[in-house]
Amino acid sequence: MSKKITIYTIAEKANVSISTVSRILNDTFRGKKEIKQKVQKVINSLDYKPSKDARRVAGKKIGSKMIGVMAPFFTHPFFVEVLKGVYKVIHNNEYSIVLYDVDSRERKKNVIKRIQEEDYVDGVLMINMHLNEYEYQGITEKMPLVLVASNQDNVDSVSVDNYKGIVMGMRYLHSLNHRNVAFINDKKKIYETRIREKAFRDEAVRFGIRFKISYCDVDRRSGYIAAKTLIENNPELTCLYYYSDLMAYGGLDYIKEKNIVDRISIIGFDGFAITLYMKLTTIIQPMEQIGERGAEILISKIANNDQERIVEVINPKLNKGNTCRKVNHEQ
Amino acid sequence: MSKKITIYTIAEKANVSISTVSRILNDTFRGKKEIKQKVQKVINSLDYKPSKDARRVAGKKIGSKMIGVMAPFFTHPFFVEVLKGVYKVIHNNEYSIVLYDVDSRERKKNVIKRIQEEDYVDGVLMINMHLNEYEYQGITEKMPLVLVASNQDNVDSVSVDNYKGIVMGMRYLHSLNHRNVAFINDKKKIYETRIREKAFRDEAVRFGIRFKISYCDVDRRSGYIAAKTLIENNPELTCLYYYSDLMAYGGLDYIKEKNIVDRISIIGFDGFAITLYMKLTTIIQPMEQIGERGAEILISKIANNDQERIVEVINPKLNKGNTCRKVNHEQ
DNA sequence: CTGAAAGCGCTTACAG
DNA sequence: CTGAAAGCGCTTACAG
Repeated sequence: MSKKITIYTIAEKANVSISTVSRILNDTFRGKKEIKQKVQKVINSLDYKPSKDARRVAGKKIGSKMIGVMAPFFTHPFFVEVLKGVYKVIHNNEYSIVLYDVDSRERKKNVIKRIQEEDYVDGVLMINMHLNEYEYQGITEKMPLVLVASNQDNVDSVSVDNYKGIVMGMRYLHSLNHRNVAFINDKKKIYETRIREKAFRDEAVRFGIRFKISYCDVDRRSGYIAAKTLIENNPELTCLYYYSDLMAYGGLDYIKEKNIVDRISIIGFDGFAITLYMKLTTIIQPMEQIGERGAEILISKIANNDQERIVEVINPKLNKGNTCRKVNHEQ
Repeated sequence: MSKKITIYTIAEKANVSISTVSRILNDTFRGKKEIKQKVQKVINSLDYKPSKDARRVAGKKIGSKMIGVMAPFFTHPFFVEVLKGVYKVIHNNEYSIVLYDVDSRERKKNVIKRIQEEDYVDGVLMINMHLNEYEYQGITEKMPLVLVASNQDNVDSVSVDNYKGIVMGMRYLHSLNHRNVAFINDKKKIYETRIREKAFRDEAVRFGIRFKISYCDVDRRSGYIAAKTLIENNPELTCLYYYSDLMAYGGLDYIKEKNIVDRISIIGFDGFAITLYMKLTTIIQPMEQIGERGAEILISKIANNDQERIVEVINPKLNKGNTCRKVNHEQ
């Protein structure tokens, strides 16, 4: 109903020119305090908010105070944890999150294109994803980008040391005298899959541990089946090392069901809240923490875009839990 | 480096006026096909995208293709499930999601203010939240709004029939001869708390079931403690009915630990994937489905904003699982 | 059908 | 210090 209120409305009511109003809005006004106060009063009384669209058209760079977060399968608990950390810092900085679920290469392409073209976000956080040179260029020529839970040459990132995580677990298993260990890896061979498997192999060889490696999906049922298959076919095994806690839950189900909890140790990787509650031995990735750091770095890059590259690698931690037991090698 | 390409660039290269280019862009051009094609070619070859800001300033209503999703504690599994459903339909419609975590009244106020003022989203989905008349007005005068997992007079909504859910569980318990049941409710008394408790009381009275009601936080440990306290102090109990599966997990932990799974039945409410996997008896709320329907309704309202009010109530389902047993009332 | 022109709500270099 | 004016990149009523 009532007429739209613009900079002209304010100027008129305050008896100044729109230039003056604009300067006050942009904090570039150098005149008398009284004028400023008078204008401010009108602005406040009318609850006037300058149009962002018009400001942008006029050439002002103004951010949207939104950051884009890209992740594959955001419903995965890992992502939820990371997002929790992101939120903590985002909120305090008055940013909002635009979520992009990227569950296929095609979607990834679309999302990146969209981010570039629509230009709604001030920066991008990519969780557990990688990008090629072309994609990297496309985004970073418009806004800062930080990789979370992955890393890549010349890109800002904060990640967890996956290799070290597996090593910590292997050392622990070695200290418990395990000599026959299976590693159940993620079937889809992403970056983490390779790193963790390499660490596992390296340490197994180093300690003279005999090992099996198998692959399955990252869920409870698959973990159960993997346990069943491995244990039925390899009676010498004393421990199952899972790529993820999500699989390890299934392993626990199996050994409880078969009543072999004393014979088979289980160790996971991730450290979800529920994992710790269940006392599963596992390698804790500080998921919330990497989310926080990623968001902090991104926001500082947005504020101040001539920074040098930042690469942060965060150490995992061993959660001893109670699912790994000492092995007795009697004759 | 290269000069910014605008509608003038296109007009010049194609040898037409900017009016013509604009008409072609807006699909309101009525001239010869050849001209249109020629202009299109230039547009494509230069990969020209008209500035949304300028279009808006010029008075065009163009959406951002983003919807806002407000929820308290988005990391809660319930929300994650709902969001999964929202995503399914959002993606197909090329929308993105702006996530607003609303963990306090103050944040809620800020978020609503922000949504109104910044005007970045085309519509809002509020998950498991309520709003007052003032808040409702503030949002709906600018964009459509749909409530998910809650409902309220005169607001579009899609929700689950909480009352009926509890009733289904009580009928099942009655059919198993339970006569002493405790209801462990959510400590913070939100809308669902009241509805579910009322249903529980009504049915208990109707079936002549003696009952206890206690309150705790919605997490595993609290559920465990509640079970312990109730069972230690009320040896006549044969069943614990939990407000949420998240608490019920703790109840299961307790009865397994005490080896009383044959004596104590447990039933939950929610029906998360893991719950079904664990074979917990529970009331399934179709969370993904309400997310989907909410998003569908919102999108159709955005496309066509003169629709009448839509209120959808979705039926819960009983998942029998294996944690409720028949009670024998021998002398 | 199509172009010149006015207008959208701002910003800021340019004069005074 | 401050206002008139030009300009940002579009849209669209108005003439022709």
